[in-house]
Amino acid sequence: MNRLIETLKENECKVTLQRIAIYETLKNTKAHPNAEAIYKQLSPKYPTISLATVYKSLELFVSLGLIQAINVEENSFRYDGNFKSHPHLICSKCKKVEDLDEHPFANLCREVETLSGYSIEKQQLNFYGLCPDCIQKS
Amino acid sequence: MNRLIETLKENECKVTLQRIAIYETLKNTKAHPNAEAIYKQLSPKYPTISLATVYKSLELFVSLGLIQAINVEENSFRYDGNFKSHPHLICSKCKKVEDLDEHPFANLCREVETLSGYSIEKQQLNFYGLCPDCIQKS
DNA sequence: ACTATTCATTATAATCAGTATAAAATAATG
DNA sequence: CATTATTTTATACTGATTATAATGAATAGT
Repeated sequence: MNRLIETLKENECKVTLQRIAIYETLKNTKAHPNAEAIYKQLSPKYPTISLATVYKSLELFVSLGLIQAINVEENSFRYDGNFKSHPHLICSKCKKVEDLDEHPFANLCREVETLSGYSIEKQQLNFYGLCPDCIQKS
Repeated sequence: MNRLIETLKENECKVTLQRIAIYETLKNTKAHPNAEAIYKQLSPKYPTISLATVYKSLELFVSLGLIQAINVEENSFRYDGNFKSHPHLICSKCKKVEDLDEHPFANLCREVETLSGYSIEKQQLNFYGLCPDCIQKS
């Protein structure tokens, strides 16, 4: 939360209750919610918060590098409170999205630069399949 | 195109002019167009074709494994006439999407299975950065 | 602390991608 | 060639996201 406040001030953005609440909500979950889900989670506690504010705040946080937007094969964007690049696991049955924290793919970028001539800024690794829970059940 | 016709017949789907045209359009480009772009490209030659047909045909082709849908950080899906999994390079300046054909990442899936306990069916590797052309220009 | 200014929030309307529906057209089959 | 089932078309609709304009709140300067 300090990180949020510092970053907002550094960039001359106002520190508002809504921004803090949205940031906190995202930091306190591993569920990779979309804007709608964050809005619904906040609604009981902040009944007047607007969905547009959620969208705008998330967009701002992404542009400031505080969080990341992730797009799995869905029609809405999800958000990840962890700004560090890491692979995501998507269960095609229960649709949950998990992080793969310990992995040896931290720096494929350099290799891709050599192969392609691109200068790579970001890598996005998504793996689709069945999670252990769903394997068990089937 | 033979592949399309065979696959359609095997699956008891009708072979229509529209489906052939859409498939051909996608096979003959490396630009990874979205449905709208395919529709616009076909419109002059097939003025009565409907956007809905484009969407439905693409969906069908994906389900038959003839093409693949790819999602980079955009609000629409793009399509790739190559059904084999391969990494994509996205230029953050000119927004083009290219294939990385020769690469050593063909089978990260097995490794991810061991690390995660998931059973992985598909991997999606996207690399974002500047393409050689845009590096030159800047 | 008080006030002015600026930025953020809210509510709502608008947009855009994609999907559903129902009537008309076409492909496959005998 | 006629029948039948599927596909296409045009249009309406949905759901996610963005734009707009008015209100409200955070900050800077007193």
